[in-house]
Amino acid sequence: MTTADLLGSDIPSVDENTPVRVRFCPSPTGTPHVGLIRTALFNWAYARHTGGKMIFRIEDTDQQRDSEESYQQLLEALAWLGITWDEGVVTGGPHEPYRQSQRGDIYQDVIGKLVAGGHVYESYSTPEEIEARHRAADRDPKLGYDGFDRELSEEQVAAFKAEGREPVLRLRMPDEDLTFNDLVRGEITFKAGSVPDFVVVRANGQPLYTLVNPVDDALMGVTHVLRGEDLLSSTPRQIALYRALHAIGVAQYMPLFGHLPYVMGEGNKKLSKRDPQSNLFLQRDKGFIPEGLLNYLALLGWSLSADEDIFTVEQLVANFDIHDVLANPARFDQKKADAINGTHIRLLDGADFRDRLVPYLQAAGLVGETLTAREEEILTEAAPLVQERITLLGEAPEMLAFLFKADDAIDVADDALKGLPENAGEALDAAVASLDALPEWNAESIQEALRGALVDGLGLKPRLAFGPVRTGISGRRISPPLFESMVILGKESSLARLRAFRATR
RNA sequence: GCCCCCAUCGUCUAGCGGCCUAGGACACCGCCCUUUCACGGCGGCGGCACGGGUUCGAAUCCCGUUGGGGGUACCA
Repeated sequence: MTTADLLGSDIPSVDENTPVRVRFCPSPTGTPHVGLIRTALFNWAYARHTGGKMIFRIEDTDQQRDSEESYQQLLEALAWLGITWDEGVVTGGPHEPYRQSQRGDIYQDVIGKLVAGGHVYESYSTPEEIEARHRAADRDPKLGYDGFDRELSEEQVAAFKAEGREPVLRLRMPDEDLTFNDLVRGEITFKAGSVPDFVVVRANGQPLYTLVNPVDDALMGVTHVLRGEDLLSSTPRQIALYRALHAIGVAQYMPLFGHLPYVMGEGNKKLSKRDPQSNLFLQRDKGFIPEGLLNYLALLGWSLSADEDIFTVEQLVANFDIHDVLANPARFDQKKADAINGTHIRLLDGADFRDRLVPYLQAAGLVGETLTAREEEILTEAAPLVQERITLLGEAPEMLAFLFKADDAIDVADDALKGLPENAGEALDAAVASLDALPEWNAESIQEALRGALVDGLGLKPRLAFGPVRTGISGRRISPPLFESMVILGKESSLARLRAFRATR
């Protein structure tokens, strides 16, 4: 066996003509966060753009941290956003199973071949011993594993075993520079000797991420590994492992790698899972719609054109290319995300927007499980009033609450009271009188009557004239358009509210 | 320490040697529209980290410095 055979460095690489197969392979630890979703989105968009396949694999090899709840949340997140996959959990496919926790036998088989081929070796050194050797040789103790066990004699092995030591398995790293062409960063070279032989199998026989991730990628024929920048420095190890996998017949070709920039939080820190901003479901509960969130997330590292920030998922798919992704980290800007979402809300078809409001009204307790006929009516008429005034669906309940409440259940906010003119009582009397006399109850007639009574009659400034009426009707200083709101409430209800409010002045 | 990545307005970005006295978006500040709040429209503020090269010409290419980030685990 020659060195080249051992290293398998003759492994063919994916080229332009290889049908694209990408994957999203999260570990089910914790709630889905926006950085993770951005990674899923870019993989998905690239698959759809190229007509390739998207694989959804679950990397649940860490029993301590993985949870079934988290797995379910992953499914829920992708379903909500419309990110689909062609092979993977739930849908199945030619490389089942797609949960690593169920692939133990496959890994053991690969491990056996790696051992037989001499690509991995048993290592008995403890971290303390490695560090001690570095100090003894006057090297930096933080240098990492030193390759001590590479060529152990049978006597040494026997001695370790006699001590009861259980070895880990390490991959034999090639003693040469490792270079690859990153799809977003260009050529990257790791110097020979800078990556030590790393552990691929624990002493208890369980394989680590460092092994199972490339093994599954190889087995599943992944062509483009698009993942977070945090995995950039593990790429040389994967390349070395891929060569070994090719040598033992597990890998057909070397995939292409593309490392997506970090999504940052405040300061210069990576957006952490602890940060509420990063929590996908919190964003959804606040009122993000998939269109808005996907648009914003795509903007973190990618752009459609020089002067368009707003685009649909279809436009993203039609134009997305991993080569256009930027290498520098992007800060998650909640204000811009909100603004983009607001634009998408305004882009929504009226009926669609109306329907999307329902869960938020229910969550706020304004309507029940099923809406009454009257509630349906109110919602249909009121939805257009708020569609252009909110950036998040979650803002709607507060704005619309007064329409769903009983006339005697209107609470009046303090700031609404403060802004009232001295003669609010007089204004309310005039308003009630003019409205009561109205034969027609529509926005135009209401406006005309109120204008006549308050602006012309009492000489109030237009900016202030309607304050008392607004407060009486909605209990708020700020409300959806007043006259339209009164139309929705009806004449009887409107007058009842104004009279009741007048009685408190 | 060593290895690797990154560097254009406050933020996200356009820019891939001349179209740049650097364009757009968010935010911010004015003005207009207006029954409140928004939406919308108009205008303003504001940036190529620094230093060397290469070139007739550099935000764009090269080198260095500085700054930031990541890795260096029997985590992923």
